[in-house]
Amino acid sequence: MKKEVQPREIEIDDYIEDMATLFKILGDVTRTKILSALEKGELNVSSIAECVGLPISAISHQLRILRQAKLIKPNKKGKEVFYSLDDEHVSLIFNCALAHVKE
Amino acid sequence: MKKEVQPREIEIDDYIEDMATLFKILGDVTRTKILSALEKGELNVSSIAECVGLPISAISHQLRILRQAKLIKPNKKGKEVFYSLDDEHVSLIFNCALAHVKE
DNA sequence: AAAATACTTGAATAGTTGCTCAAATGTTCA
DNA sequence: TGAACATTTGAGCAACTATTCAAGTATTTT
Repeated sequence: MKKEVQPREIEIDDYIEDMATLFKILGDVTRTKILSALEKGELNVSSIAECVGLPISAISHQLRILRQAKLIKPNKKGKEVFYSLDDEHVSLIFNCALAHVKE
Repeated sequence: MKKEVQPREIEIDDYIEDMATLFKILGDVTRTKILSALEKGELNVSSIAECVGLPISAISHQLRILRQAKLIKPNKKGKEVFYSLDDEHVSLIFNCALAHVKE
């Protein structure tokens, strides 16, 4: 059924589910706001909450999802936890998406 | 509050909501399968349904969402409706995402 | 050790979403 | 015109998700 010559197409088919999972994680305004804030550098949880405009609890829940997806990484300094982007692809994907929505 | 020097960051902030909406649309296995199938060329609804493995009705519902998001465009030929990708950015975004999930 | 601070976690809830089934629309062909 | 085919649409339902609130853990400060 799949008789593609180009190898890239076959690769995509193999990773469709994982890609959808990644997009699902990016497909939430709170999470995209968090990632966008972290593009400017690492931030602690309270600062992120302030940036996004939601209670710390709500942010913490979303940080867990982003952490599990390996999109951000925590860095504990005393009482505070600083988060930063864990994947350079996030910026790339953001810019591709930006090119689409700006049209 | 926003005193960034780099212009790209500001742009992202302005389009965060639209980007999240785009990612939300891509964040569904059925829809990513449809887009992946269409990367190989235009297909009618029945063929897409066969590719994806879901009833025509379910596919048609998802095609409407992709159509409204300007990600695919219909081309009516007699009784059949052939769909094709409406945006070259889809392939770009897919490849960015692929690079991430392959790690 | 107790209080204060920073964050995480769990349960509950309200809202959303994708699929199914049935009916409707549009197009071709006898 | 009527039957057959291709697709769309609407209602209903089950499953999922983001937020809130309250309670819990961990670290620092007094």
